[in-house]
Amino acid sequence: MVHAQELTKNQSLVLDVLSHTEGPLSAYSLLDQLRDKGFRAPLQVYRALDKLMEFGLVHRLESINSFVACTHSHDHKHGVIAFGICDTCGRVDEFCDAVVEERLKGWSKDHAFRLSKTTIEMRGTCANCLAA
Amino acid sequence: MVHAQELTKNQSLVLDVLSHTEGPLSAYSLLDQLRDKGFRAPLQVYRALDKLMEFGLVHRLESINSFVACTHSHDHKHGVIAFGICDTCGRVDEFCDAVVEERLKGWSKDHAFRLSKTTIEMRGTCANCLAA
DNA sequence: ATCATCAATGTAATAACATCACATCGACCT
DNA sequence: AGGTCGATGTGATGTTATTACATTGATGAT
Ligand SMILES: [Zn+2]
Ligand SMILES: [Zn+2]
Ligand SMILES: [Zn+2]
Ligand SMILES: [Zn+2]
Repeated sequence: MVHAQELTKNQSLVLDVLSHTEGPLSAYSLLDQLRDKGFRAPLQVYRALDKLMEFGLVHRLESINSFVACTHSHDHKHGVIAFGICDTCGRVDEFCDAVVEERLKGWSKDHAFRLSKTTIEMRGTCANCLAA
Repeated sequence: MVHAQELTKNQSLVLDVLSHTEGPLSAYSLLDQLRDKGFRAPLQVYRALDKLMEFGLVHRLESINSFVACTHSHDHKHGVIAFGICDTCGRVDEFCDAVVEERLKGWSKDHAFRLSKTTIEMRGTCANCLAA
């Protein structure tokens, strides 16, 4: 497993902003928030994000072109992850479902499809926003 | 249900290109292919795509910013759709899985999350490309 | 017939997201 | 010292999507 000490300066800075933010951020939002730390170009953010995703510390939300810090403890490896994304407040809930994973892997097996990455994103309105 | 006759000129042109193409196309690829039909601007493509998606005739693949014609017969309404996308040849397989749908709806119910749209995309390598 | 309305369209400009190309730096090893 | 490799800095460029505003054409009401 990867520990915080092994992260480079830029990776730490990006993860720090993501971890202290409620909800997802775009790469350019991250860039803006890191300008006073010396960030000048999008590539600095994208490179850090690539590594953080490789380490499993950050996830990309494909349907909103944004990134979130992983909310799982990292003592274990990620399986297939699903996200519930509130379109009103931006809240993101991350969860795993073994049955879903099994069904999708089953389809892959049946179709001789070598699966490399699975994206599951549910857009909608969270309980808090519904109550308000 | 929507029939072909109800589509406008631009919608028909976009759907026609998508239907006669193996695999997904980006909005700008569509634009390029439709320039000789009078298309000049991205918005013409995006507007047509929005309507076609509303009608359920076209799907957006979030993880590759592209669009495919629906491969289902349209006598029935779409449930949750999953896609298998080959990163080598671009082939896209569309399918529904009632168990997956039930699990994701179950999570939504448990968390009082009002679900509006679900994205499931599996990236990998298809059987043909594995054989080659 | 004339006018209001509304969906679809045309067009230019701009915003938002992502990558390429190339130079530099620093740690590590020989 | 010299070589290698991963990380970084920087500018330019490429790709995807939306905003703003003008125009057209069909429909229905006055
Ligand atoms: Zn996670
Ligand atoms: Zn919310
Ligand atoms: Zn479909
Ligand atoms: Zn393939």
